[in-house]
Amino acid sequence: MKSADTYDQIYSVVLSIPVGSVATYGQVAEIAGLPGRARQVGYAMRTLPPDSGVPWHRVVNAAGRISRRSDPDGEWLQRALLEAEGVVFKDLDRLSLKRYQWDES
DNA sequence: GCAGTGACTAGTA
DNA sequence: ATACTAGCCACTG
Repeated sequence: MKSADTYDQIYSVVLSIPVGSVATYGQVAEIAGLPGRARQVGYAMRTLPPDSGVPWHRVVNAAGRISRRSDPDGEWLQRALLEAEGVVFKDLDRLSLKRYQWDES
């Protein structure tokens, strides 16, 4: 295994999130083999090109909210994409849907 | 190589 | 409920 696959691992995990479900940065990091490195997951999303095909909008913070980014427009964009996937929001920010359980069985 | 920065999280006040 | 702090570690200058 090459260490350079770290980002690919993160992308792979995000790609495995089913439609209508969301996961937290910490959860994605843990599954990707990077426990405690939630920040790196966020950084990987940031460096992610728009045409990568990775559903980055399905990744939210531990509070179930959309994290602030350098570009404030990204917040509404993520919410719009999630709503397009069928995810419902409660108070303009809070996710009404439960996080994906990631049950491997 | 060091210092600053950050799409995070958990704890404390 | 919000605000601040500390820990975490990769990327940039």
